[in-house]
Amino acid sequence: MADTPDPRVTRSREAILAAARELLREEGPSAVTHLRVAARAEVGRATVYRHWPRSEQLLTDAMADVPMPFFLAPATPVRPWLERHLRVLADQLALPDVLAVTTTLVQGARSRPQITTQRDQLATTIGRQLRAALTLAEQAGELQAAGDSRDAPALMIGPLLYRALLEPGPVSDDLIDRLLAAAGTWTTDRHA
Amino acid sequence: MADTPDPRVTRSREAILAAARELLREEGPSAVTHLRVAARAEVGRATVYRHWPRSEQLLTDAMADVPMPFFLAPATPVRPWLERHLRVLADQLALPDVLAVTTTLVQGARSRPQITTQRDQLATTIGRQLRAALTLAEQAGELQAAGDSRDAPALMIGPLLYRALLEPGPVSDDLIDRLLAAAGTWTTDRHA
DNA sequence: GACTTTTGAGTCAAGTTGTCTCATAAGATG
DNA sequence: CATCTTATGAGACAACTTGACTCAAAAGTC
Repeated sequence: MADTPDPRVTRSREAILAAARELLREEGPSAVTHLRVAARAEVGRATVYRHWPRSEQLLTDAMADVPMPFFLAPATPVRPWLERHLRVLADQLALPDVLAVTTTLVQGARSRPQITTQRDQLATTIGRQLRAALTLAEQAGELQAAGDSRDAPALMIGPLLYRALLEPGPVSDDLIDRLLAAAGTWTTDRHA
Repeated sequence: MADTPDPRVTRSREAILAAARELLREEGPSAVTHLRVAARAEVGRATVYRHWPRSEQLLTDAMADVPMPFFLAPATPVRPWLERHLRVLADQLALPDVLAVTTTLVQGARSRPQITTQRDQLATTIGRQLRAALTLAEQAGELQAAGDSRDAPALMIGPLLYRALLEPGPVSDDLIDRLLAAAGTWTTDRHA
């Protein structure tokens, strides 16, 4: 039944989602309307309505299509692992699509419950993985953590958010070093 | 001439700006339309058009009406001064109006040049004052700065932004202490 | 080749946007 | 207090958007 999905449907859906993502990236969430998406996707307006009766859901699905950065399970030694992943996070936050989704999450969370949930999930996921990494580092004797671990995500990822949202510019390796330092004192060599 | 402005004009303008701010706070920038602002302000629709022919300008003016946080000129000893001001910044970022303007700046900067300018000005102002404070602290022998001072705003304010935008919650005094620590090593007493 | 489903074009009512006009009322001026 | 000036609100208006429909034709399935 749903074994082989109708290629017409997948084609339409993908064209629509791609168009929605483009519009989100270029002009923000308010540009993602049935009319504009249909025009951009070169698809009948009714087709957009058929698949997404409410445009809010279309926006949500378009956002879900952008792979948001997150941490995988940590590995020892933790320091180089973390360094690498913070670099990836910094670079991904600079990508137009990721940036558009991030700002939409931040903005939309203020009025749309569904987006609030999405934002909280993102923050929770990133925070949990980061804390897991720090815990592992402590257990491995690599790190002597400073202060409350619940503040670690804010301290280490906040600066990257600042660079991405408020003060656009590259994130130097030196800055990433300082993010690591904010977690506590590392007993491993600086460049292990 | 323009000596005594017509009280009718000021009354209308203020009612309109207040309504625009409310809508921005409650439903985001896309809710700030002539129709909705007029209804909220209990003012004729034509009146809104008369004062703000383009709704973009209305949004900008409504945002400009919200006092955004920034640092005043620093004073010695710098450590307690900075501690106090970071606390104020953290608290202000939690205010609904300030939060709404912040997210709008961050979001709107992606597509509207005028808002990009506003965002850059905010970042520049905050960054300059913060760096001035750190320079003063160094000159006074209070601080041994760690790394590039251009990264200081991201390191110290980024975490507050993270708490305000992605992971809502209170900012503890302990977290503020760690923000200070991110600037470098303070030679003054912890609680001077 | 006959079938089912998706599609795009189009219609429609309701609502929004931006512009204009005009009587009225509020404020300035003497 | 009477008169002049200007901002206002109500409403008219065309152009456009939104969301919901219908239906013939095209695309895909069997």
